[in-house]
Amino acid sequence: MTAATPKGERRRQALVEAAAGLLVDGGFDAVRHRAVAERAGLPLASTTYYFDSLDELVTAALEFHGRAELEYGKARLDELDPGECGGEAFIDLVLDLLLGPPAGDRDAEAVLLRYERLVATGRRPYLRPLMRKLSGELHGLLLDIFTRAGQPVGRERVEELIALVDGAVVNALIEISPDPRAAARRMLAKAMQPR
Amino acid sequence: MTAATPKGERRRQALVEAAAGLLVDGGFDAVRHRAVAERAGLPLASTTYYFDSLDELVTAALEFHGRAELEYGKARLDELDPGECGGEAFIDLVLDLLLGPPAGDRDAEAVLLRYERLVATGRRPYLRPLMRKLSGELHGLLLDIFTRAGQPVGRERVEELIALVDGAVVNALIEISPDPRAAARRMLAKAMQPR
DNA sequence: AGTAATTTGGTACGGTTGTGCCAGATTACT
DNA sequence: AGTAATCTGGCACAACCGTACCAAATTACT
Repeated sequence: MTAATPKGERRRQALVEAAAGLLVDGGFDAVRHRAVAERAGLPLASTTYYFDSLDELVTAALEFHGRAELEYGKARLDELDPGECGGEAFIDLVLDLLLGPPAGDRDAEAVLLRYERLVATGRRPYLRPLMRKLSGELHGLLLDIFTRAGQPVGRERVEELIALVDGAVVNALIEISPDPRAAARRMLAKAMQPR
Repeated sequence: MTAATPKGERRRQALVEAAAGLLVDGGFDAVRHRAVAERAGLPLASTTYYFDSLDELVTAALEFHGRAELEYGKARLDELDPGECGGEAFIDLVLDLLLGPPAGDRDAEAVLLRYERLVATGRRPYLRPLMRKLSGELHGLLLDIFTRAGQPVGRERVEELIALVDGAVVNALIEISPDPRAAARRMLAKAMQPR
């Protein structure tokens, strides 16, 4: 259901943000009615009042988070130095867009979460339209970045690089001390060096 | 706990196989005490008698399934025609090893499961040693296959191709009608064609 | 044959889950 | 001001879950 009063709208938004936070911290399984309510400082019933089902709440949370990430990506794009084209910094930028900003010693978990979301989409068909939309915008962003870096590439090449990064990440997850970002960086650097 | 009597050993094995079946059909979340017991035609308590915890049962199921898959891979390797080296059939073979044998109209779900397993390992550190072992054997198998096909490659190249396939799969999962195997085949064919 | 170890299976407990219910408080509208 | 719509929040329910318990049955061993 959608809120009809200003205060109601604020409450609804608080729930969405709380749900998004839980999504980032603990994955889809962490987004529960009670957990969301507690995190937002609201009663349990408010979650079922503003959202007809848990799926609806999860969708709203994913959209909120996805939008925020795209905003971050666009900001990074705007401050891109056109001189930079193939150096370490450029690779790190692409990684930031695909894996999110580095999260220090929690980085492996943060990256893991992104791929849990991706894979979980397979079991939650209702998320696919949203995921496709977000993913499409991300692809476009990457195209822009390569172009602005004076290294224009085609759509196919972008998809190939994304696949390389994603594959490197999921394969790194089974290491004893996983460092998916480092694994992805190695792959990406190797694929982008001129031959 | 480990069984000490022949009949007990048979029962324990039945539980493992039931759990593996559930794992394949519905992912980790489907492996529950009650579901396993019902599928094996055994009482609930038998699951807690032979396995100290659910994690132990999941581990046994994963190992059982992983071994079966490696057996399948080795069999495919043995019947490989040394003449075949870069054709469609060869690509399909590599895909079969990485994604399992094609499962018809249930293929997308079967493939999805493989990646749920991979990602779920991130949240279940106790599975990492086993996953590493299975993954290592699979890498070795692929090395053998490329060698036998008269197209020897290095370990790094194998890792790159695997990453490409894995990345193509996870990105295909968000399509409206996902066909991850086809997406992976496209990527693989492009990467393996001589330049 | 008889004792000990193992296995069986029904049952119960405490916890968490999504969701429905509803009397009362708050807000919007005429 | 007064009626209607909206919102609030405490509570309960039924369905799961992992796991513990334990008397009875079965099997292994001397």
